[in-house]
Amino acid sequence: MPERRVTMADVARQAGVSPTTASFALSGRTDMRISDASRQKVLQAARELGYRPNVTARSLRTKSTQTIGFVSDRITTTPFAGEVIRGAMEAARERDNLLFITEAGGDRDAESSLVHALLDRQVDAVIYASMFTRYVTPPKELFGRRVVLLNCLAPGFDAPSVVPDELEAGRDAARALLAAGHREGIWAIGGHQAVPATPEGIIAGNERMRGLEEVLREGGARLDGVVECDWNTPDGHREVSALLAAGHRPRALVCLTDRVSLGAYQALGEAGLSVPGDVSVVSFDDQDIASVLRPALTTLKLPHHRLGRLAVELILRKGPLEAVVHRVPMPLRERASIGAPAEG
Amino acid sequence: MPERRVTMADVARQAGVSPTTASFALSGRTDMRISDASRQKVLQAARELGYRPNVTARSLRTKSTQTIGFVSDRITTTPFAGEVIRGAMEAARERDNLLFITEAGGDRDAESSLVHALLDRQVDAVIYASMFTRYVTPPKELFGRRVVLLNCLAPGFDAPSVVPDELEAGRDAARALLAAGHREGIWAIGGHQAVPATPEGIIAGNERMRGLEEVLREGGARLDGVVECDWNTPDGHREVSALLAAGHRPRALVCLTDRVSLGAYQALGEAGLSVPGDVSVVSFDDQDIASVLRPALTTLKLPHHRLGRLAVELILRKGPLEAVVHRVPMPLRERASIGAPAEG
DNA sequence: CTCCGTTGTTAAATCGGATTAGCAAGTTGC
DNA sequence: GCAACTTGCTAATCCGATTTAACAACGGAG
Repeated sequence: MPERRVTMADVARQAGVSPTTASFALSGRTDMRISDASRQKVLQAARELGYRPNVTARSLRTKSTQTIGFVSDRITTTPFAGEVIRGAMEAARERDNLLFITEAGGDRDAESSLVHALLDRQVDAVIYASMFTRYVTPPKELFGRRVVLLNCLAPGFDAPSVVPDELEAGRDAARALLAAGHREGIWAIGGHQAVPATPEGIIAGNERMRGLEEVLREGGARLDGVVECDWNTPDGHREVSALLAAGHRPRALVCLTDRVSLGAYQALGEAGLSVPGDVSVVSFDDQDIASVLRPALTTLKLPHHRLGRLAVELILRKGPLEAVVHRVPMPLRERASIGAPAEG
Repeated sequence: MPERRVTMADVARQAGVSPTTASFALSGRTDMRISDASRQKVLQAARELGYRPNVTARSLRTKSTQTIGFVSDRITTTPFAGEVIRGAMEAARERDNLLFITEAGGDRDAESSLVHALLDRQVDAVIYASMFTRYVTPPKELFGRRVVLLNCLAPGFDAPSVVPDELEAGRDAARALLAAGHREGIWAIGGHQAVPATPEGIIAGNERMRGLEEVLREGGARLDGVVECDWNTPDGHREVSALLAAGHRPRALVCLTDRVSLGAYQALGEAGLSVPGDVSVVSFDDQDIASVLRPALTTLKLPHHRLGRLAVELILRKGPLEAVVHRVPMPLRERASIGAPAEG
């Protein structure tokens, strides 16, 4: 079993000084005068004994636990969301902080209870995260606390938000198609909003579509149609099949997520159409599957890692937090699913 | 900004009793006699003031922080591993515990440093987790501590392990094929070990293959061949293409992971072979993709959620931990990729 | 009417650090 | 030579709980 932990009192005793002196020597503060000799004795003793400060005890006095709470709806469940946590964790670690990770599963009571559990442990700050970019109302326990909203927006709640720049991503999708020469026969699959839409409304779809339409229009191209459907593979398959069955002959598909793209690939394959020879596909998210599909999918990456990182960096920055929306770029992953428009 | 937290002293004052009385009344201990009247006064005051104990302060005295550390190599990165964390989190939450989640990225120094950071915060126990089932040597800082090994084994390290029952999963794969009538033309894709193999060796492949071969043999069937390759989609695609190109005509493929299965699907599709009409496929892992492929993939699910749950349940169980290996069943997800063997 | 055991309560110590206030000894200024 | 500063250190408190030791008040036994 673990031997008793070395305390600062042990270090002081070994160094032959008072605990006070040891404390000042170890914290390296200059406003209290410690002779070089004493300082060396203390540091030496600490090294010999393998002393490590008890963060819990320290925090009782200093009010800082070097600990951040992370509350999300279901973020750990989604395949890419691990990246958010990893980014947050890395940034926290670089500044000697640790993360309490929790997930409320969308349940308001569970959420409150988790926030309490976090506050009971004196976390310095809380990251309130959502799996989809959307509007949220954080639990009242978080009002007046140091909070950063991750992948969500809460108008009226005084905290910064960190979200992907979906609008610019929509524009970039359009630019990628325009650059390949596409001007007509362009269809969007997935539409303005994930279905089923949550009461709060989902932002990604609207912004992606807005950016897309704006740049297509400016580039002299047009969207032949928008198919509203669930953002998943079966719906992608079904809707694209239906589109083809109805006699449409798209030259390019803008799929609102990679899952939709997979369904589109399946439908196109069944119809004997090749990507990108017959139909170009541009997508959003950059899930694992995107790089593995044949042909590999050109897609706009959700910057989950940077999202997590930035949230922690903001929260650990000194000074008060400003209620600003930080938009993180969604980089274009150019792969093999966009080609020149098919003839005819 | 947050108003000062209500302390036990506040409650005692409001109730008109000493802090000692308040403490005993709130903790509900019976070994110290508190009159019913006082107890009620204290509970009432606590309710009125919305008192919540400061877990950090309490732990200074009691040595228990109701906090568990979770250290993994890269677990948050893998698509399914979020489930491990979710399972662990749920179980922790049910017992009023919280989890510090950390990831060392396979770096020994980072690992030690993280364990220190956890111990500095007085975690009650540590879960040491791996992304793949494998042999590990936990950092020396964990020796003598309360530890559960998650998805890994460490002979000589005195701690329980929680791992998927890969051997039985291999047997179940064989049983599924036998039940559909398969006796010959069975090939394993992926082989005994993931490539590149780590120095520690990876267990899953060996056990899956052992269970598979054992039951096939007992069932009067045989394995026509084993293709050793990387457990990913490009390798699955390449190896199955090569197999067909070499003139082999498999009736059933046992793919060692779902990623390999996806590659196999692609290769079979390109060769004009249908699943399961021409070739049955049985797989392992049950990643998201398994249910979404066409036809949906029959696969043995890695029980990540239960793995995480069990690890926490063990660690929070009273009494000393026994160095036992707990094997968690891998349930068969029967979908549409197994059929009767093709004629001819 | 003591002595003793209950019962209910509280003062004080403790946990491991950080911080404030204060105390000796040595320096400087005039 | 004495006040005023500086320097270097330590005693004492504090943070918010738990826990030990002790102390009144009361009732029953002898």
